[in-house]
Amino acid sequence: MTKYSTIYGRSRVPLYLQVASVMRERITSGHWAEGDRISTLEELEKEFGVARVTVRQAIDLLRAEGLVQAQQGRGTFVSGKPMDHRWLNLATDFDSLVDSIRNNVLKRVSIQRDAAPPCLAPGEGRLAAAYTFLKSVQFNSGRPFSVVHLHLDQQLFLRDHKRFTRSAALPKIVEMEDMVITHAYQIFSIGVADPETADLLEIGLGEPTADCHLTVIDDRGVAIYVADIHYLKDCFVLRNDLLARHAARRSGTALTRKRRATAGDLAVEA
Amino acid sequence: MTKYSTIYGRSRVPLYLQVASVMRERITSGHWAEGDRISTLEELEKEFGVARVTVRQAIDLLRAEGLVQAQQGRGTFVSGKPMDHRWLNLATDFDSLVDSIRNNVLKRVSIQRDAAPPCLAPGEGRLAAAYTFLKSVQFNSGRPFSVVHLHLDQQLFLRDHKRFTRSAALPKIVEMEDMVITHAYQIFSIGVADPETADLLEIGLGEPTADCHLTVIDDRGVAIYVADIHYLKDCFVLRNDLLARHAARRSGTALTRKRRATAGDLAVEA
DNA sequence: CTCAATTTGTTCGTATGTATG
DNA sequence: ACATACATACGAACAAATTGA
Repeated sequence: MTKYSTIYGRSRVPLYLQVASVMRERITSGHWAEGDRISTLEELEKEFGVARVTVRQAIDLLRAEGLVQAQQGRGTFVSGKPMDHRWLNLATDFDSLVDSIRNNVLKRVSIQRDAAPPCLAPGEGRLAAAYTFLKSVQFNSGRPFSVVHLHLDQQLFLRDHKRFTRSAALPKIVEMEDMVITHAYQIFSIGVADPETADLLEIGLGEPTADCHLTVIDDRGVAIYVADIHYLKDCFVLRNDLLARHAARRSGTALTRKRRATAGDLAVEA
Repeated sequence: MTKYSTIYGRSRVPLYLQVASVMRERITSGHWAEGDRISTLEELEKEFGVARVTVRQAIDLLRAEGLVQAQQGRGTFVSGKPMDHRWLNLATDFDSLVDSIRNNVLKRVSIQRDAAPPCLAPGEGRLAAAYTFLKSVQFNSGRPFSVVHLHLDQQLFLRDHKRFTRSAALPKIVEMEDMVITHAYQIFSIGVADPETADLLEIGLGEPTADCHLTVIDDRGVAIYVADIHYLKDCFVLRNDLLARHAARRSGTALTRKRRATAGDLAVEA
């Protein structure tokens, strides 16, 4: 009897890819350090419960990626870490969010006025009269790392459509003297790339992405900015100071806070 | 010429699985609502650039999952959403974190005293004299959803090893009258399941997981609790109020705050 | 009721990829 | 490296059910 049934039960992804993923992770995480000799083929066969050739296929992949080098008679050695792509520190407060995207390099993919309204979760304010839908790709050192689907209050968009067409929307909104932002929420989850997103991010269809649903609400309770952002799965980390409120009390770091409302009076609880 | 070269460039995952992923997402997200007739085979072939049989394989998968029903001559219809597994609201502050795991159902997998110390990122305090390493699986309605690798200050562990063996550690720590927690950090990223984690979570090798690195530091600056948690990729969301500091100022929701330090004086900046 | 159009279901042949021993 | 078995993917043709004219 073959081992198909026992192994293919959970994931239909080719075995040698699964094995390669795990080995790659071990190198990335430092479990196998650079210069180390990794387990022998025999050990790996046993650990993963696969045939020798399958392990070799996995190793061939890693070799092509420059992560390991195999030498006949000696063993297989780690020849380099994959460079850590997690350069992006996802923001967890409004100020650093605006700051981080201020100088983003982006390419507008499409702009559509009078678009279908965005989906709002309960407690995310009410819809504006009309929305402009902007789609863009963000780049870092020439590589795409996120796709943004943005529903922008059309009234806002029309006030400076050139600027909104050219660069990131949020900093521009903050700059507007008369804008008062009362709430800003972020919902984070793991999703999969649809054909267009996969194409823009240059990844495979259905590969996981980090999806961020971002809503900004003004003093009328209107969702003026609703963005769905798809990040490459390994370009970021999200840091969270679980005692931030205490820290805030301590330091009170002022940034771009001047023009934002101090009021939270319109708060609505679900 | 076949389309192998053009399509297999980016992801070596079988095509029909990629297609199925995207279609599943469209149903989950409501892009295709329950009862709707989805695109015809012909349309799907064109959109994805694959052969008819490949689309059919994807549809067969979704049919086995109960998401669609196909009728000869009529079309293929959405017969149900996959129930939303995202029941878990990952905490972004200490109080709700402790609260959320207080009644966790867990199974200890292994406990090891005098274990190798954990890896600390800079700014995460200094190491304790010794650590106990606890491995556990968390369950929700009979299904595993996360694996926890916990390094616990051994001094702490020995004060009530039975309790720490039996249930979640963090609530117990908070309950200790003399413990003073000055910092708690969370670092969030997307990783892949190693063989053991895959086995415990009942997923495929190398499938993506949401990885959370959690560090709790006491008033001596010692990292007394260092956990690496692997969550199923689709069991959670992470909500973030980007203007939380304002909100905190407004409402000042007190919870289990009494016993924690008000001091943040030992703060170290990177 | 029949006809044609639409749409899913089935089959064949061929080529390549995956996995075992 | 080889022989074997099974999985994936293509293209194309044909069968069967549904719908509406």
